[in-house]
Amino acid sequence: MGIEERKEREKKMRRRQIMDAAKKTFAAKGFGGATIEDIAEEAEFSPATLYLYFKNKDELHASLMLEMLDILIEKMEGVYSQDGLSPEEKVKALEKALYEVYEYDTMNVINVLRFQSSEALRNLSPELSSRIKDHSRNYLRAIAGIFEDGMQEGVFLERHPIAFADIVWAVFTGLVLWEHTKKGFDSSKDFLRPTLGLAIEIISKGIKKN
Amino acid sequence: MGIEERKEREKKMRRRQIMDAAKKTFAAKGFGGATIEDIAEEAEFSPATLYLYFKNKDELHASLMLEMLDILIEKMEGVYSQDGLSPEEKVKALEKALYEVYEYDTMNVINVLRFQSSEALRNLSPELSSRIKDHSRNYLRAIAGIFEDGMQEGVFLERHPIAFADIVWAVFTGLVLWEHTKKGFDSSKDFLRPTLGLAIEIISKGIKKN
Amino acid sequence: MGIEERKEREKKMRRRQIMDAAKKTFAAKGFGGATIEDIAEEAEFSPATLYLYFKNKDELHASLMLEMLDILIEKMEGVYSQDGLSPEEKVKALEKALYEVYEYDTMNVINVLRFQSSEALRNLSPELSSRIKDHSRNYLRAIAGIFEDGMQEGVFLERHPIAFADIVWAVFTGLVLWEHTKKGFDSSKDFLRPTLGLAIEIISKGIKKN
Amino acid sequence: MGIEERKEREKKMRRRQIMDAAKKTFAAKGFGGATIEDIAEEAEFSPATLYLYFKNKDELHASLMLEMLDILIEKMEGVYSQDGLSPEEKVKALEKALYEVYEYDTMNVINVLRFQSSEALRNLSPELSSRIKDHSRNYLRAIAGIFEDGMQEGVFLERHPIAFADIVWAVFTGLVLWEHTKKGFDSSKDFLRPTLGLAIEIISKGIKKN
DNA sequence: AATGAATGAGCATTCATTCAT
DNA sequence: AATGAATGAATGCTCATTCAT
Repeated sequence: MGIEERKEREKKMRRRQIMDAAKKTFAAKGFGGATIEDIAEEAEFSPATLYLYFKNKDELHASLMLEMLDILIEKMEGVYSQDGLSPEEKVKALEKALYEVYEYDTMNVINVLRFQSSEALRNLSPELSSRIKDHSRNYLRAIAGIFEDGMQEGVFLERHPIAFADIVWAVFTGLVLWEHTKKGFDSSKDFLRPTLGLAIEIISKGIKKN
Repeated sequence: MGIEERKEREKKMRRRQIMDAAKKTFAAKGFGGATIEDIAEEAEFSPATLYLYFKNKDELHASLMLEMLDILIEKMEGVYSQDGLSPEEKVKALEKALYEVYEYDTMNVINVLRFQSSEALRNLSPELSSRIKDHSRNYLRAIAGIFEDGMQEGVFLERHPIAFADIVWAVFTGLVLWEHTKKGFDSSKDFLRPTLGLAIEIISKGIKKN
Repeated sequence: MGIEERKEREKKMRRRQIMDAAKKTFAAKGFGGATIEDIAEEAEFSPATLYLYFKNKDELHASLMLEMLDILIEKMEGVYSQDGLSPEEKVKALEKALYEVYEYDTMNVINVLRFQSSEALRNLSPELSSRIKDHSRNYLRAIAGIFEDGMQEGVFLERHPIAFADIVWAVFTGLVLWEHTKKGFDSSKDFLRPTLGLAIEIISKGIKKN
Repeated sequence: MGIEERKEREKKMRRRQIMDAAKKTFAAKGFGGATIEDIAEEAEFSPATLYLYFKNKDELHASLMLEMLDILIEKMEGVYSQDGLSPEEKVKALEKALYEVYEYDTMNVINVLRFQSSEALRNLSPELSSRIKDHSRNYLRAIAGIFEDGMQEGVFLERHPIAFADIVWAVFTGLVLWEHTKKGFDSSKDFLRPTLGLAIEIISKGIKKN
């Protein structure tokens, strides 16, 4: 069984190898621009080999996406379930968590957000699509939970908590993509950090009950 | 000269015809998925004819985009320069204006926002790219102007006005795309209106000086 | 009838105008590279108008060719029938005549020679093809005539006179095209004149009976 | 390693297969007229497969061309360096060598010569262009060498040896293309052999010092 | 398990030519 | 006579994917 395990381990490693190569390549050339051959080359495999590990290009891309969403979920749930923080503090912590995710793997985040708002989404297999949907629901719930708590504690405005979560998520994705677009125009410096900070500051203030 | 005018008018009509077909087709299939032939068919022209009115697929798409951005600029500047409104009221008016644009031509708005945050942007000709950049700058300035006024009147927090504008724009684009994505998952109803309303409400409150 | 004549004259002028434009454009962009629109623009007409004067692109090109061949025939026959020149002197005069044609309208000559040795020739209408063939035969005969005379006078080797003519023509076309090709490689100066001179010198010597 | 070798051999064979098909197709329809699909069909491959062996249509064509030029170089250098032949005999041997090349692969020779004097040459990649240039220089030098020797031995006229080479090359190419053109008109028999013979005879005589 | 090799399906763009006005 | 407008037909090339070995 040691053999079995080793094989399993190696298989995972090669999957990882491919995913890393894909991440790098997608980041450098975008989803449309990156060919399977590009990725294979980066991964030091033949194109055909990728198909032993991923059903197709979409699946490969989706795996990257799901991985990212997993990190997000973890982070968001981490914030949500952090003991000893008031809802207001959690909202502030949200900002930090989101930025950390962005900073940890910027290009991948951008890829995921782009993909999320792209036409490509509907070409996904129903199964993938629903997995992504589930993931999305999860981190959204985590964010919503924070607001829910705040409402129950009577410190936040009483509104639909998912709407709050949508707004936070929209600000985050909107800012990431927009700042990146602007950087493409101007190649000016990255304003995400301060702008995201300001956004959360405003939201924090604006959400208070009175 | 009547003849001249009629010809001119007809030419414009045909351009319109093509743009409408393109808008519809891009909306249905996305930029990548829509072929020139698709658009031509929808417009009831031959593919070659499209090239009499637009230099290439990119230009056609960009025309749609610029048209939309023009409407946005007009709307934003309209709000900015509306007499008799306090900055707070203008922020509120912003919400209405943005939603109107969205409502007026939903699919086109989504197209533009998608494109704006896509990789495709970098393949544009420098000229197109810079025209889009200019347009973007303009509506951003209009939005920023509102906040600037509010600061000078002492009713808004003192922050970089462009950052405020970025946030409003990010919320808008983020929400539009996100709600659309969610609709793709659930085909649930359109929550944009209330959620955007809530977002602006929060921002309005959150931005007040004390 | 004055009116009739004027119209006729004007018609010819416009034909000329188009041919000149075509010549210029073909010279600049080659037969394949020059579009009807390019030529029309240069001629200050609409593309459709060209078709009132020439059946199609090939005919237009062939007209240029025939015009060139006419000049050649005239020149060659001029040399052939020049009184008071010995066959040897006529061969020498041939060189001058050929070079004059080349110098008079270099790009057109090159175009014609290229076309003559191209695949395009076989797409010509049978009628055009046969007109070109006739023309070719004529200048070839003129050249051959010179050698024939030389043979009858007993000063030239006794060989098939058309073969002599072929050789002269081949040297001329071969050198023009080859020197032009080399110029494309090196953009060095034009060696046609001296090389053609040398060729004729050699031929003159080599053709003498003893 | 037997396996390795076999694969290598097969690969070369497929390349050959494609080149042969291309040769045939270019010969039949010309460079412009032959489509990749035509060639692929002839080679019994799919169009996409051709691109595994050649970067594009130009490269494929250029390979044919370079192959031909290689043969030419070899032949010309063979003549030049043949021991025991006087310069005069070498000139005579040149005729035989040129005709052999022509006879060995007539359509390819015609293709190459046509291409050499066509507009298409300037669309070539700089790299290809320079390789062709180098090749051309080589066979020209070999021819020139013969004349140089003859001059040093005092049997040939003292002129620029490259000019001699140009003339020989021009006669050859000029005759090949011209005879082929005439055959297209008349589909009469092939006069290249005797006419080339006569040309070399004349040149041989004409080039002698006295 | 890995891959070399092959391909089907797709697509933007160009241009000579036509014809109603 | 002149042309604005429209188009049919053509083509090189890319790439995700498959499969025999």
